[in-house]
Amino acid sequence: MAQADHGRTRILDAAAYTLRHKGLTGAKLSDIAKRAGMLAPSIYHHFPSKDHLVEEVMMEGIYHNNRHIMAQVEGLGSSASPIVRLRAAVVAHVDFLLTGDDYSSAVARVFDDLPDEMRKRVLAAYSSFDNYWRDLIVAAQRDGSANQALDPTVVRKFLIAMLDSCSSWYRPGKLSPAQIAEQAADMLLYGIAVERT
Amino acid sequence: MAQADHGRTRILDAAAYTLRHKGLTGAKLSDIAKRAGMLAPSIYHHFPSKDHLVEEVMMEGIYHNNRHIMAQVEGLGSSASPIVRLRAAVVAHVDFLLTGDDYSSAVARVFDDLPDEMRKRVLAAYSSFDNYWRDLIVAAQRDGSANQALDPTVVRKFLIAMLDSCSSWYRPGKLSPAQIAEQAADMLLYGIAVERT
DNA sequence: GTCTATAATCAGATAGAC
DNA sequence: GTCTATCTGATTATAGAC
Repeated sequence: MAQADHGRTRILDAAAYTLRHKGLTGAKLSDIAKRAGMLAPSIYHHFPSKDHLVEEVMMEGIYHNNRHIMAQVEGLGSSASPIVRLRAAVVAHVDFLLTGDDYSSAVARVFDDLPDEMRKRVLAAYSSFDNYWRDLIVAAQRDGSANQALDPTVVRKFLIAMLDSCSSWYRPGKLSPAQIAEQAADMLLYGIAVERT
Repeated sequence: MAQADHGRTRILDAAAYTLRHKGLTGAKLSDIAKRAGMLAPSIYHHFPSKDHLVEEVMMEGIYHNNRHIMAQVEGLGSSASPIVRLRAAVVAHVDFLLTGDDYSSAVARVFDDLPDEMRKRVLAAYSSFDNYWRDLIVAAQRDGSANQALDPTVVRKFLIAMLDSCSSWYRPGKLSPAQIAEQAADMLLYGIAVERT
C-alpha cells in the first residue's frame, strides 16, 4: 500500500469501485479509466483485456475479505467457543463490506454475471472461503451450541447472501456499520422471534 | 392462463426465463425470441423496446409474488398470530421462488442492474410489497413475539436478500423446495444458535 | 506510459416484403 | 404477425505517434 497510486493498483482500485457501483456490463472501460485518471486504451498497457482486469479484482476481493475475517476470528484466541467464533465472522464480514472495501463489494455485485469460464475459476478460489464458513457452522453444531436440524450448506448459502446484500442497500444514517453488523449477528444467531413457539 | 401461448404472453414468459438465467445484459433479444419461437425483430410487433419488455416482466414478477404471499398469509384466517403470519410469508416466498416462477426470480436477478429510471418505477411498485413485510415484522414486535431490539427495516432488507438468493443456488437433490422453505423459516425465526449466550 | 486515431464486433432497433 | 436485410450506436480492442 506504500505505493497506492502506482499505475496498476490505481486501475485495479478504479475497477473495483466502478464494478461495485455499476455492475459488470455497466462498468465501461472508459469509466474505469476516467476514475484512474487516464483514457481507456491506456489500460491495455497494464492489462491484456477487461476480463483479465475484472478477474484480478475478483481474486483480490476474495482474498482481502477472507484474510480479514480469518484474522478477526483467529484473533479471538483458542479459548473462544465455536458460536463466539461464528458471531465474530458475521460481524467481521458485514463490517468489512460496509467500511468501504470496494473489492469485496464488487465480488458480491458482479459474481453472478461473470462469463462461465471465469466464474468457475473465481468460484474455485472462493471455495476455501466457503469451507471456512462451513467449518465454523459445523463446529458450533457439534458443540451443541447451534441447531443441528439445520443443513450446514443451506445455512451457509442463506447466511452469505444475507450478509453480502448489505453493501447494496446500506446508506450511512441512523445506524452505523458496526450497529448493522450487530443486528445481523443477533438476527442470525438468535432469530427474529423471542422464543420458540 | 387459458391462452398461454398467445404471442405477447409467450414472449413475456421467454423473457422472464432468459432474464432469470442470464441476467439483464446477458439476455439478448435474440435469446428471448428464440425461446419464444421467433426471431428478434418480431418482438417489436408486441413491445416497443427491450426496456419495455423487461419492465413488464419486473412488474409481473412483483405482483405475482406479492399476490401469492398475501394469499397464503391471509388464508391463515384472522386468528393467526403475527409470528405465525410472518413464518407463513417466509415459507410462501421461498416456495414460490423454488417452485418455478421465472418472473419473480428474474426480479431478484436483474433488479440491481436496471437503468436508473426504470429501477425507480419498479421500486415504487415494490414498495407496497415492502410495506407488507414491514407490517408483518412490526406486528410481531408489538405483539411481543419478535425481538424489539431489531430494526424493522434492517430485518426486512436482510430477510428479503436472504430469501431471494435461493433461486440462484438451489438445485433439486437432497432437499425439496418445501424443506428449504422450512429451513429458512427456522433460521430466520429462531436463529442458528440453540440458546442466547 | 499515455495519447489520438481507428478497427472490429455486437446488439438494439427500423424498413419494408410477404 | 413474422420474416430478411440493414442501420445505428456503443464498446472493446489495436496501431502507432509522442
